[in-house]
Amino acid sequence: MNAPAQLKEPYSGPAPCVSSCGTCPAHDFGACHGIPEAMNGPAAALLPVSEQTIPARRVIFRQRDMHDMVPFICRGWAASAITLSDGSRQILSFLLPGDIISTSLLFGPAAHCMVEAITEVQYRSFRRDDLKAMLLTDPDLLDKIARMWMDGKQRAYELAVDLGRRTADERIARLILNLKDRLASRGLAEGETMDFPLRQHHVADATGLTAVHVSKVLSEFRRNGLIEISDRSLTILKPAEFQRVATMR
Amino acid sequence: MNAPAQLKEPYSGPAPCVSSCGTCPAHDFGACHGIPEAMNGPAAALLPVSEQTIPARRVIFRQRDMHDMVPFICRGWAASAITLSDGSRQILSFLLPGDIISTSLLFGPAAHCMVEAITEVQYRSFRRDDLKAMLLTDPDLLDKIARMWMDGKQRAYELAVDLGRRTADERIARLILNLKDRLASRGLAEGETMDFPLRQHHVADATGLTAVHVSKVLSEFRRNGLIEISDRSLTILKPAEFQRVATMR
DNA sequence: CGCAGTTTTGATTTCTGTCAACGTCTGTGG
DNA sequence: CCACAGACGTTGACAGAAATCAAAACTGCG
Repeated sequence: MNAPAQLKEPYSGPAPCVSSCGTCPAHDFGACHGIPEAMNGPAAALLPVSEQTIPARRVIFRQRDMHDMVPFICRGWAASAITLSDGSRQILSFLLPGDIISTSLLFGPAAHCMVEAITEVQYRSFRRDDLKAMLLTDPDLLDKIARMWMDGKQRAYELAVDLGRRTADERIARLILNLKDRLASRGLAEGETMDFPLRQHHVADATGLTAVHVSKVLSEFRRNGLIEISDRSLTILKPAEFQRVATMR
Repeated sequence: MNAPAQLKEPYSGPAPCVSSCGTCPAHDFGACHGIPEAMNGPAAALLPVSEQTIPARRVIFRQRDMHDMVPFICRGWAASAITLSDGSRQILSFLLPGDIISTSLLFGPAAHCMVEAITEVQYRSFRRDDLKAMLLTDPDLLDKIARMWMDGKQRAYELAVDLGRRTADERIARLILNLKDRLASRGLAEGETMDFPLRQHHVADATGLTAVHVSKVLSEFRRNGLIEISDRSLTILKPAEFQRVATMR
């Protein structure tokens, strides 16, 4: 049967890359064939690639930076955000393994927003020109990219709806459920439990609230037995009821 | 000197199409050569096209509709919005002459959001397959579309920042200034004056506020002599000061 | 004229932010 | 091993922004 060997060694820290390579667009496109450690024999990357590792809390790039490279996250969590002149920030999306750091880099050098590592982040970058050339040879690829773009835009719109029309409770519950779905689709969630490396100020910046208020809402959720957070891991204890909180309107 | 003849006849209603065809992407792409009335001799549309006129306040399409056509607005204003189950709405963008109604229709049949005419709207639709075929023959077109997409996504992000991190005053002022910029870039604004067919509930739905509060903020703006609204037309009386309101943070 | 959709205004309530104090946790360095 | 600093989380009192409710005036239109 040759079942995959179970990892006995306890893995601490961010989710392993291998499990997400399968759903990473760079892999899917044929641009990347997995992390170097896994590259034995024919599984070599098709495109020149640079790989970097960034410690937690470090800025990966700034709002005004220009880039020739398109980076894909292999491991860890990051956040893309816009900072206003008074220092307040709006997180536009959390970047998980397999995500492109700023899809706008596929077409132009401007990232348009700041990206910050939440956990330690490992990412691989491809030259935009290489990807573009690839894109022109394979018309199928265009559809894949288009679908990715549409997903991203759809999520941006849903964010706007959440921020414009939902209460603090709903926003936070929806953020958690969104993350769970995205992790699950990458095989990075186990049932109702998921990695949750976010600090409350990340949740606040993503939901347009303050960290203090996030603390109060999360406490309320816990008091009602909806969720449990411990050791950078979150479990949804009452999925149906929690879903109701997120979908009140 | 041959100065442009001043329009003596008072134009009532939405802005004329001709002035916006020049900046319409359908025209730019070579898919469309202007409104039928203007089609004399060689200036024929390159692609089969259907043209429709919708009265004000009518829904153009619903959230779940599927379409084979990609519609471009020729005349009038529309709004794309998402409606929640309790009836509250978030307007995602106002669609002006030259805009694509739902860019997601370029790549798939799902519009993802509802579109409603604000004024009477005239629009022309092209078959998605035709546009896609065109796109594959002209690599230059791809860049144009990509740029359009990025603009749209950028605006979606800015909306999220506004909704998440700005006060009512800022949001409303920014909405007005955004509209003015977009109209000006299409030649549809005269100095500090612009068409303003929006009802206060449109402004409310776009800014995540209530119509009552919008009324109070607009009254405040007027009381301070920042703007003037009359007869569906808006003038910014103190541009610098108004800009400051919009950019407080 | 009458009616439905708007806009205005004021009184009141609800939600979320601000401020401040305090407790916990983690890593650092002596 | 302990002391310490800095980031993080919790809690309560209070303030401010915007929502809600309600009533009335206004607008455009058939």
